[in-house]
Amino acid sequence: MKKFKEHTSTCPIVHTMTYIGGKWKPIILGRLVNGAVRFGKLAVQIPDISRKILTEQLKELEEDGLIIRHSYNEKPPRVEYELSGIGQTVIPVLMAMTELGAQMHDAITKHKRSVPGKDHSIH
Amino acid sequence: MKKFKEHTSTCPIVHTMTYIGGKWKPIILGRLVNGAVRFGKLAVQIPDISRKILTEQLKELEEDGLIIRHSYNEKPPRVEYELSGIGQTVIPVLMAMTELGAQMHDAITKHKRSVPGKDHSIH
DNA sequence: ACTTTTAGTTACATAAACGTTACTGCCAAT
DNA sequence: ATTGGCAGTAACGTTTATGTAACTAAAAGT
Repeated sequence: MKKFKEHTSTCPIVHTMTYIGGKWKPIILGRLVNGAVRFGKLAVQIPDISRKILTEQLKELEEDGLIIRHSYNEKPPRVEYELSGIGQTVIPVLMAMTELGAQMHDAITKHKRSVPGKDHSIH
Repeated sequence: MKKFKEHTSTCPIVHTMTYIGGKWKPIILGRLVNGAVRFGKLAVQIPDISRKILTEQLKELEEDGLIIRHSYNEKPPRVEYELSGIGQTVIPVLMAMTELGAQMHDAITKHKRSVPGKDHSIH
């Protein structure tokens, strides 16, 4: 997420985007709504994210205070992530996004069939 | 928004992010919930977006069927954008984001004061 | 001794996203 | 004749975001 210029943005949506605006953040947070999840399990549940990016995004979410990292000193290591109090406040947004995504994909696919874009395929 | 790999994502949040996941899209859509707005007015209300990016984002939203572009053949030209039927379904997400942003910013600012990150300033 | 497991990190590379500046066409007003 | 307003577009450059592959530690299992 390219950062917004700081100064005087009064738009609440800008604030929201500042903290959960990354490509993966809402998806990661969505995995945590039902309680703590370990790193490896997140990586499996979100197959298309690389471990490096997952690490980075988790670190940012932790720095912003949206999630809490629990590192158990075991071998092999065990690390769990869970929503913090602030993180819980994001749940309504995640719920709305979940609700929306279920409907929208079908609707837009239908729309694009009736109003097709440029065709880039080779004949 | 870097695109997701297509194939078999069943996560609804991924679908949502595919369509409104850009830095500016939720902000633009938020400006349209109260009815059609012309291009120039959008540019003023979202001061930090360049006209080029605004144009691009509007075009993508139109191609996805989330907004409708009305071009009135006048001189000087007048172009208005409004939410489509599909676009209306995004409103709950925008409302949740608006609600969230209002609270979250204060909470996170407070959090960061108590758990400061690395200090990059020069003393 | 060797492999496995977990949660990463490091180095490197590419692709999107985003931005700036300058430019267009057309009519009306000055 | 020149200027101003509107809604862009074109060319170009920068910056993030994201990706891949290889590597680490330390204990337990075989």
